[in-house]
Amino acid sequence: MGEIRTRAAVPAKETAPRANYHHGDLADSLRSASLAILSEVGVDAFTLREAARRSGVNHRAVYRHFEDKRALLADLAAAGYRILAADMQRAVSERIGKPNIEGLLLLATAFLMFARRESARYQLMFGPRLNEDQRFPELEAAIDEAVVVLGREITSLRPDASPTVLRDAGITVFSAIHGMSSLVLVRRVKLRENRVESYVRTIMTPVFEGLLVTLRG
Amino acid sequence: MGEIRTRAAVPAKETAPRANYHHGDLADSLRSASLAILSEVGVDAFTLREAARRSGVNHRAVYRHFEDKRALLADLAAAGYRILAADMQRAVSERIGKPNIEGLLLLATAFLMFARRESARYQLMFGPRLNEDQRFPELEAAIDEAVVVLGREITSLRPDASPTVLRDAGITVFSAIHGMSSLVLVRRVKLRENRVESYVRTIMTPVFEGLLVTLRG
DNA sequence: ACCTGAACACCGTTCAAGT
DNA sequence: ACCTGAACACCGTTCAAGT
Repeated sequence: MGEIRTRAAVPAKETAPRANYHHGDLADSLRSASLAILSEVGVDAFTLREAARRSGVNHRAVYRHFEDKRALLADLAAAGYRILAADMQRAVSERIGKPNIEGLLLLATAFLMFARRESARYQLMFGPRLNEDQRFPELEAAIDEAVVVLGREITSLRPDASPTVLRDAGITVFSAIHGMSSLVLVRRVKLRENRVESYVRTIMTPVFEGLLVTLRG
Repeated sequence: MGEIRTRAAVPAKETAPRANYHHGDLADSLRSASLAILSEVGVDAFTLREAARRSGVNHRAVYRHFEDKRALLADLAAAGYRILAADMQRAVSERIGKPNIEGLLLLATAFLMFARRESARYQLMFGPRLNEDQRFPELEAAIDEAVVVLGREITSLRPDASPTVLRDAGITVFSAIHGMSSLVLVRRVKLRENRVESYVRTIMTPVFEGLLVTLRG
């Protein structure tokens, strides 16, 4: 795969059986190639043609699996939200029996760790408005998965609060966590791997404490 | 300006004096054309050539004023930070004599209003890492202008707090405000113009109250 | 000093095949 | 069904002029 074929005159038939077909899951190969490209050069410099090249197929083959470039990116973003939701879910399930701020801190830590680990995807998920024209319902659904995990955690703090209050609290938390992660990604804040947990605690505790007062006050 | 010139054979000389030069400030014309394009089609679809076209010059003329495409975008982003700093400064100066949460609420409101009004620029400012490789010190300086305004407001809440504590508080506030604005821009939260102020109050009050406790506790 | 023209090496996407 | 080839209308950027 990925051989460079010269333009020089070449017999019409090759001796070895040609591997024209990408035997295997081309869609998935394109996905992982795309993620690699994204983390190497960023969203702006990402190209469909390079993803195809790395998967060893003609660039037109991409269109057999994805409607267009945005569809491919939306697919990656949607998968990202699903991973994020799972990460957050796993994190909060470690605090069973302590329905307090610790759950939100675990969730926020999982969020920031995801943003760092999958920074290429994160850029996609929270950057350009991929779904502006409401294509990609699958993306919308994946976002909701993540929002639900957050919502449950907040509800656990004050199960009898009104939907409006809980919704606003969700926005407060989501804003703070996403903002924090975003600043780290843009490198306005430098942060070593082993300091993530204490960083999240320092930055987010005031937010969560304040929220608790608002919710219970 | 902006005439379409056909490729048809044409006398070497035209009768009217040719307006080859963009008499006026081409750099500035490019800036405003670029902003218009950005708000029409977004960062991803922005092209230098279109900016040149709208300014009535050959696309090569751009390079006389900006080193390359990123330099033009960085210039717009830097100007954005300066406007943002001024907006926030104007907002907080309205609360003279009340060194409390109200100042931060005014600042946050100014921030969100800027994000809505200058959404094209905002995307640039907080989106792709224009300054990753530390080109554009001018951009860095403009960012600092904005950060300083925020820092002063936080310091006023607790002037004798340690630099570390104040810095962390700054990150908390910046995270929350930027996250909130970002969610509104991506339209995860719909918000009517006349509801901005009360929205900011609802979403940010828990954060600022919590911070006050942390700072003063 | 300021701008143009032609050229290069790319893009995403469409149309019309090939196996 | 799945992939290729050639073509189209674009890009950003470079080089070498033009006035």
